[in-house]
Amino acid sequence: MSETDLNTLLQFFKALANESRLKLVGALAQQERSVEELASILNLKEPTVSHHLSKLKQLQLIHLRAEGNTHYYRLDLDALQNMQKATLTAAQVAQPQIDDNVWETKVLNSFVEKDRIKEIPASRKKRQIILKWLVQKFEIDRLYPEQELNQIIKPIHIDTATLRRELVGYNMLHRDKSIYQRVPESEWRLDANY
Amino acid sequence: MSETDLNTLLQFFKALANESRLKLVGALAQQERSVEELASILNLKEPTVSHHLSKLKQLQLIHLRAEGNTHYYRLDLDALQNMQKATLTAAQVAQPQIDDNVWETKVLNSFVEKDRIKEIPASRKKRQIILKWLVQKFEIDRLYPEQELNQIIKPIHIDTATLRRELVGYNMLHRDKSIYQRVPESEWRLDANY
DNA sequence: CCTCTAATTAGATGTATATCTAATTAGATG
DNA sequence: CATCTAATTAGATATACATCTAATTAGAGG
Repeated sequence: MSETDLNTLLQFFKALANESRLKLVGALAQQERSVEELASILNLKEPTVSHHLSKLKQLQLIHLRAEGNTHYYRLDLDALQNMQKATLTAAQVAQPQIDDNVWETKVLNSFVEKDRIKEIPASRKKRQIILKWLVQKFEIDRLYPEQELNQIIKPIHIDTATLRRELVGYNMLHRDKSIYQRVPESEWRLDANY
Repeated sequence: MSETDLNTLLQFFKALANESRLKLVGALAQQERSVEELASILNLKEPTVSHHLSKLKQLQLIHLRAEGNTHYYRLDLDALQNMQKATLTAAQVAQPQIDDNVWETKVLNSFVEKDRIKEIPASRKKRQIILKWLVQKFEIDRLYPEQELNQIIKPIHIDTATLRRELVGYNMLHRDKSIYQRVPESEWRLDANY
């Protein structure tokens, strides 16, 4: 979801997130009406109605037809429906450009220092981030006997057994007998519950 | 649109009419996330995120899964889509129970006094309301020669010619030669531009 | 049972905005 | 052109609410 989309969407929701404006839309869905008429229907003063109408007009949800100095407003049903469709797809398909690195960096900074794991996080999500960092120490197309694996991990954290087990559990490392190999990220099983 | 519908709808729009909550929905559309994680993504403090999440949760747009004392939230996409569909039909089909009489009564009170028209309104909409009131003075299934018509109108307003012409113009009265007859409301042409 | 961590709740503060009255603009009419 | 009417704009006020810090709750682990 691009910045402008998010903003358009936000403006749309803000426009309708008000009881008076919602009622105005309802009233105008039936037929065009004058400001005076709307004011008496909603039991508001005309300047208040005018204020709300101008907000709806900015988003082109309603349109104005002047007859003398009477201003008749009408709903633009198409615009409303388009907005609603946009809403759906925007929330469903696209997302704000979330920088997952923000979070991952934060976690790494708090659990890793000078290439050493200070402590293995208790929470699964944080542990995965640490493991993801750790597995990068291995080359993809190479086979590692368990002893070599341990030698690489030990200077990073003392508990090689736990880290080894976790890496295999999430399928970040594949084990065949006592030989290990790094698995491409697309094949990891991050929801594993081993 | 019933009172409760309007309120549900209003709550829905209010829930999404906020930049932070809109971003939260976007972030949760991808995957479940913890409060801590969301706070770092949106660059907000955790209590703030918690506050927003609770609003979204009230409307069942998101759900909570606790794992230890970490709370993972996820989006309920179905609920979101249902809400959006509801939105559409509510605005399109139904309307707040608008009492058009509020407006008509107001107009009648200002232009009619003691069964007399004080002044013929300049605005088309108001004139129609007065004419609608006036035409009720005639019976539907009866024929009125022009002279009798004039006799009925004259005590109500001096300008019988204008009123007669307007009534015919909007097809509230039908004229055949000099004989007039009241037309049922369903056949009026209120948008006439004669 | 004490401590640590993640989350929530309470309370305070500042900003956004809904509404009103008063003043102004702009057609229409005599 | 003076006046009337409908609408808008300006300015004031009060309420709603987004966010923060501090305090509290609740689970996990030593």
